[in-house]
Amino acid sequence: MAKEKDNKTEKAILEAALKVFTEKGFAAARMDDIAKEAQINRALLHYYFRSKDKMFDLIFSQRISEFLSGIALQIFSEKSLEDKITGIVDHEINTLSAHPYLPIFIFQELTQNPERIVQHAKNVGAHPGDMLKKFSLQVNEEIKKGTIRSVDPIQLFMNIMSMAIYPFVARPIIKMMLEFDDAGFNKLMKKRKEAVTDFIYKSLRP
Amino acid sequence: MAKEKDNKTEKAILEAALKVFTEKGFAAARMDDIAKEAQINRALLHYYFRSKDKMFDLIFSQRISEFLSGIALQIFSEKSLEDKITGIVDHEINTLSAHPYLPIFIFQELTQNPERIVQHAKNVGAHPGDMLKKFSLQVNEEIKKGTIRSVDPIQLFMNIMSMAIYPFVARPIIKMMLEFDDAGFNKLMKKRKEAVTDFIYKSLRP
DNA sequence: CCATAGTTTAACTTAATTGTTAAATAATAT
DNA sequence: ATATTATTTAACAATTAAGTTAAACTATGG
Repeated sequence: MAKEKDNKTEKAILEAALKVFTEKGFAAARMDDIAKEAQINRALLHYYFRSKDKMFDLIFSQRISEFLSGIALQIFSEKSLEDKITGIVDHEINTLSAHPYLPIFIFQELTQNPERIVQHAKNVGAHPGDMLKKFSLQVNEEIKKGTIRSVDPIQLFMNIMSMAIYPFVARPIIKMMLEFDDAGFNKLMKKRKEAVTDFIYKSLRP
Repeated sequence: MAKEKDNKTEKAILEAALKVFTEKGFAAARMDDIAKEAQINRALLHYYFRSKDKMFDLIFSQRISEFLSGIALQIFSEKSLEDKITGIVDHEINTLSAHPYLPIFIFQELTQNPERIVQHAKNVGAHPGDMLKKFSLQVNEEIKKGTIRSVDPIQLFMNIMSMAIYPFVARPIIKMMLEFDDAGFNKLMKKRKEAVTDFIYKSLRP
């Protein structure tokens, strides 16, 4: 089993690390958990990645970059404002339905280490502040054209991200309130895509 | 300094525990941190509260109960739908402006221990599921009356909570994107109270 | 003033976890 | 076939944190 050109063990470890880190957070994650999840032993973990910190940095920078670039991709596309909003909502709900633990993981670790984002933000190419500027510009154009009512673009942007992402943060409470299992929750989120975009467009009517 | 009728040390410890637990989460919180924050030593911590787990349970159940009962208070009030929505948004943003780490703390710990909520939910009196039913009833009444357009009450409820709470979850990213410090962020949240209620009412126009 | 509850200090135990290492074994590329 | 890489095993060192304990000290209510 030597010299695998397809490095499947490395992949298995990274997958396992992603799962354990996102589900438990850095502090509560155990190297043993990751090893078990990857179906190998702790020694091999250190054979591939030297330390817990190194593994975490790798996983975290991947996730934060993907999170930011996913939004950037929509914002800097050539779509109409309406299509962009739909694009953002659909993209977030689709992504998080597959990885519901991601937002809490990202925000929990970011809260404890806010400097981290500054470094990783650069990987995305554009400065994250530019996304908001670009978005604001397009919103103000539509207001001037009269296609939407007057609205603060920054508050609008927060509204869009909030409604798309928050339910995954509050997932345990929502599941309890509605007595839903995972399947029920995912169905609700699928319906939610249209509910959210509709709610936004309706609000933006002049 | 014996036989203090005002148990100021106990209060100092609980305040410190709240701060450290909410900022770092259970796993990363250190008893030493709490002791230092309360300006006492670790021995005295165990003199008052036997273990880290006991302290955490106390803090956590306080917070989750307050979170749920804060919402319940609004939902079961005698206000009009519009005033309730304003009440919820104002209450959440006011509370979280003073305790911005609360939501991530609650959801992070709840995600890792979803059974917890079932027990604490009972402390609130009403079953949390009843809140949604009560809210849905009132929304459907307004729809029938024609004062608001047709809308799924559950999605509406998620929208309200999302827009009020999510910015505090995403606080580090928002602060970075806008290059805001704490004061700037709080001003933004103050403005946001009206922005959110306005956004909702505008969307609900028939 | 003195018994009592509060508090500190410091040393200690215990347990958990990360990280290391050496030696043995398995698989495979050349 | 053999050199090389991958993997396991198992024991160990180092570190960190929680929790305990005893002794001494402090403040104060009665």
